[in-house]
Amino acid sequence: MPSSPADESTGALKSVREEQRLMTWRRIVKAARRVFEEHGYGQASIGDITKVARVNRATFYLHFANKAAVFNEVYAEVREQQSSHYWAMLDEGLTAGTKDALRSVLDRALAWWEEQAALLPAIHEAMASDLEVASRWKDQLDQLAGELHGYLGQFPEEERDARRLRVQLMVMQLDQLCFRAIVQKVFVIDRDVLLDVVCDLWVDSLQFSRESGTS
Amino acid sequence: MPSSPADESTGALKSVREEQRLMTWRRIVKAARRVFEEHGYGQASIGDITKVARVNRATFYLHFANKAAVFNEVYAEVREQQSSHYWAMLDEGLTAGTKDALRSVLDRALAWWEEQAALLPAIHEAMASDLEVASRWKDQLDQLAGELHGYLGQFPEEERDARRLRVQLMVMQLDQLCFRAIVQKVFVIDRDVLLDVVCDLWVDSLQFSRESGTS
Amino acid sequence: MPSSPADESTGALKSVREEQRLMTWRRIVKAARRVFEEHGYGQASIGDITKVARVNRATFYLHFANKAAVFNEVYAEVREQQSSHYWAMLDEGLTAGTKDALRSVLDRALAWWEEQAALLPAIHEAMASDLEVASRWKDQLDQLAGELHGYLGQFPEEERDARRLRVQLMVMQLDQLCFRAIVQKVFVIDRDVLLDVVCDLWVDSLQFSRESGTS
Amino acid sequence: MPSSPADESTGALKSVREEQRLMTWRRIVKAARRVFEEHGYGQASIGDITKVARVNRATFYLHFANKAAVFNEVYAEVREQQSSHYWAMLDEGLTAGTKDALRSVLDRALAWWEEQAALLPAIHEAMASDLEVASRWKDQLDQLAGELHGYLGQFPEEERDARRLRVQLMVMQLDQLCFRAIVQKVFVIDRDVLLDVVCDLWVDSLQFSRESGTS
DNA sequence: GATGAATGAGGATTCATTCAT
DNA sequence: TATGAATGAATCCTCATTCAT
Repeated sequence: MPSSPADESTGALKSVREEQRLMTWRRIVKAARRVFEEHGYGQASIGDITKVARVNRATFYLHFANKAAVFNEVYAEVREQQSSHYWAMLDEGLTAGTKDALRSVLDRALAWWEEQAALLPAIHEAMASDLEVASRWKDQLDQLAGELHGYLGQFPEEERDARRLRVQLMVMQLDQLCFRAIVQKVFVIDRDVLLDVVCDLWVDSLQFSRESGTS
Repeated sequence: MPSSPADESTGALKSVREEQRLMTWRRIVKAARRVFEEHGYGQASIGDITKVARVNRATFYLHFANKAAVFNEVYAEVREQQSSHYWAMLDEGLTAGTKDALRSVLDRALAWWEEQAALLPAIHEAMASDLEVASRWKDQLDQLAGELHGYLGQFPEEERDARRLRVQLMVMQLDQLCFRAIVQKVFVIDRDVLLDVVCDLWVDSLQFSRESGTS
Repeated sequence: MPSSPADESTGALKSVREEQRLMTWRRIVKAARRVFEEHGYGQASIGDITKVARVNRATFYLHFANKAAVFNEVYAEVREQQSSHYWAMLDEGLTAGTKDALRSVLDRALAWWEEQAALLPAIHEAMASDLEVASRWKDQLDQLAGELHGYLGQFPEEERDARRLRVQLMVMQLDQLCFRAIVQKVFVIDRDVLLDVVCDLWVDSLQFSRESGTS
Repeated sequence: MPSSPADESTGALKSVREEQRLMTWRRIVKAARRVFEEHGYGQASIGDITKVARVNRATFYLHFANKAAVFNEVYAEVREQQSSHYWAMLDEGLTAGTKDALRSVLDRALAWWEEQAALLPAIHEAMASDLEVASRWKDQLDQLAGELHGYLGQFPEEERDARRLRVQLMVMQLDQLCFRAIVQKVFVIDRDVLLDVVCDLWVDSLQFSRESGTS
């Protein structure tokens, strides 16, 4: 039965066996990522993955139940990284209330899309066809919103829910824009222009630092 | 070679032949739609489509080159309908400048997502994995923006590009929100609340009827 | 029912209909030849032929029963031409009894393989897989042998059968050699060398002009 | 990737696995041979082969890339056998220089065509349509010629090339004759007559044991 | 006589998955 | 634990052939 390697359980070192297991597990996940980047989600086959991982087909099933399972792992790593590296300072940026602070946060965020460009088609594809994946994406959005203590604190209790929702909507919008503009390039727009426009829009939409505003 | 049935050619009546052809063509497109609704894009097979259409597999290839080709047709119909039925009054709504007018337009728009709910996963899936489809989606967004004469006329020449872009971004955002909330239901939110929030957000973002502003 | 256009029957002119029929018949045969040249025999499809002939698929069946039937027509034309243009002087050449005369006949024969190179793979393929075609090839060989009056007359009655057979074997050999050397080019040999070797071999094998011999 | 089972590798006994693999490999080749015998090359389908081999269709692809690949194997076995069993004594026969010796060699050769009759149409078909196969046939012809040390040694250095070529031409001729006469039977001729005629022809053509000659 | 449309049958591949080893 | 071998089920696509027009 496939099991995530996160059964550190006792803490002691089961050493050899356990370690070997973890190694092949990682090989597979790493290979899977490469395959998803190259073929997207639907077109990626388990055969592709095991071929890249230089692992036997049957070995795959020892670690994962199916394609969706590996994808979860790959996607989890991406989300983890996105949260910790790129959105970490969102609250600060929003709280600061200056356009510059915001722009710097958004600039950082853009970098993420640029880096992950290769994998994003697979993610969006999976998010469209697999509710499980879409759910997990929503979870991340909720988690993100849950960390906006500084920003939300500025607003009266009763407004906070709406504010939180707005931020989520803006992030969602940014995600789409980046996907179409940076990854797929069907939305043709210069990076700086994109940043400007989005920045201005966030300022108007989130009305942060009410007094300073846009004007 | 598969050809769209729009070869009215002479205008006269090749009647019988032409009509029969058109009939099976429609059967296939209709069946394809049902299959895409049920299985999504990637999981839909041509066999499924011909089975539902009660047509021979080879007949399919007489009318369409492949799955992508039928999907284009299905998607074209959807866009056509979306443009003409739902977004037709967007310019008026934005130009009117009142929150009520906007809300009524958005309400109408929401109806579209509700009606097309079944097909949307397939569309989003295709949009994620097929650049061709993504391009056509962008075209529609451009066309939409190209009809905002009333609204854009309110702004000085030099601001219009940015304004147009903003509208597009808001539509894109709405599209995502509806997909996650209405279609996939991973974004749990009451229809009225959704409408309220989006409406307010558009008011702030599009700053229409500059004097009335946010109130 | 498909019928060869050779029903000249009454001799009078059935004019229009008959002529149209002949025209499409020729279109098809011509197209078929091109297709056989390009794809060989087995890989050629009726669809290919009608596409090249710019004729409807069903029309094909009005003229020919199947692929084999058109091929026969094409092959018949080729044999006709081969007999009349290239082997016509074989008897003279053999009768003359000089190496030069022989060489000139063989040189002419070689030209045939060079000209028909494109079609030959299809012919050899058909000859290997279709007994009917192989039979017709043998018929031609017999006809060829049947015209060697001058050459065979040199030999006493009782030797003639064996002599005739020998000529057929040498022609068969030449056919193979040319196919492998000129058409397929797997038998690498210079044209002149080929001619020399074959010529010498015929001289020894056919022992023509018994007195002059090999020298 | 399909690989010939000739990976003896370590030499030790991977026994079980290796043996099983070899077994199914043989089943397939054997079945393929039967199918090629029955349907020829072009008409043989992989489905036919796997049905006869009582093996899953996918299993076939585990061992061979496509129809051409199995055919190569079948053909290789045939050539192997032809070389070792039937042509092995050609040099001796030619060197001996007596008609009897030659006849005995040719008699043996004939046996090969008689035994392989069933498979030969497929081989000739493949040789006509597949340059790869034709090449391999030529290789065999070259190998054959390369072993005529005794016979060629009789001739002065400068004549040897031409002599070698002559032998190849005669073998080629024999191959054709046997195919048409023994396999296809479109060339109707009694076995003994055939042998006599060919034998005499070889004597004249190869002029072995120069002094004794034909007379 | 010629055609457009439709069909049934079959062929090549590929995949996810499961054993015995 | 990892693997080689095998499988059943699909999928796409093409072809020869036949009608109604």
